[in-house]
Amino acid sequence: MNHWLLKSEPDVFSIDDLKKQKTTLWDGVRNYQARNFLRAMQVGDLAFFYHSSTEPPGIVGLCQVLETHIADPSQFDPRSPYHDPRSSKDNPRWWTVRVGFVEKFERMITLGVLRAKFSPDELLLLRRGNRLSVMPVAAEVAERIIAMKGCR
DNA sequence: GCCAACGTTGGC
DNA sequence: GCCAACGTTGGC
Repeated sequence: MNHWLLKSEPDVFSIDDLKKQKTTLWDGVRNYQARNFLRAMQVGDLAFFYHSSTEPPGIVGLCQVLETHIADPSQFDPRSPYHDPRSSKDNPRWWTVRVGFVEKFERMITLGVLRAKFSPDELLLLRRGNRLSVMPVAAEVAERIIAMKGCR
């Protein structure tokens, strides 16, 4: 099983929204590196849910990959902000997954705490200038993060 | 709101 | 294929 980290602005879609909806299609990713990670996901993989552009930002919970290799429907929708005229149904450019809610952590693990506990080499999120919205998390690092939930 | 860092676009 | 210009992300 692989571990991942998914960024979302809570104003747009939050862990509470996912909890309410139970599952969601992780659509709208329009970055090739992020797309490649989405394509590498397997059913059962766990993903940390990260709130970005908040004060503070941080990991707020866990979700799980339920379904993989879904052609992102928003690329075909001319009214969607994610519409991509270069995509066709025969030859989709953007792929995604469906994720399900697993848990919301009692306390957010803030970016500051993550910086204190991990090095940028261990955790891609901490790399300078990192803007990826989908990224892998090494198994050992993921275990340590999970062990931190609920800790002060 | 600012701005550094990065990705993408498009002219050449 | 290069690279300047532009748009976006996201922490602060």
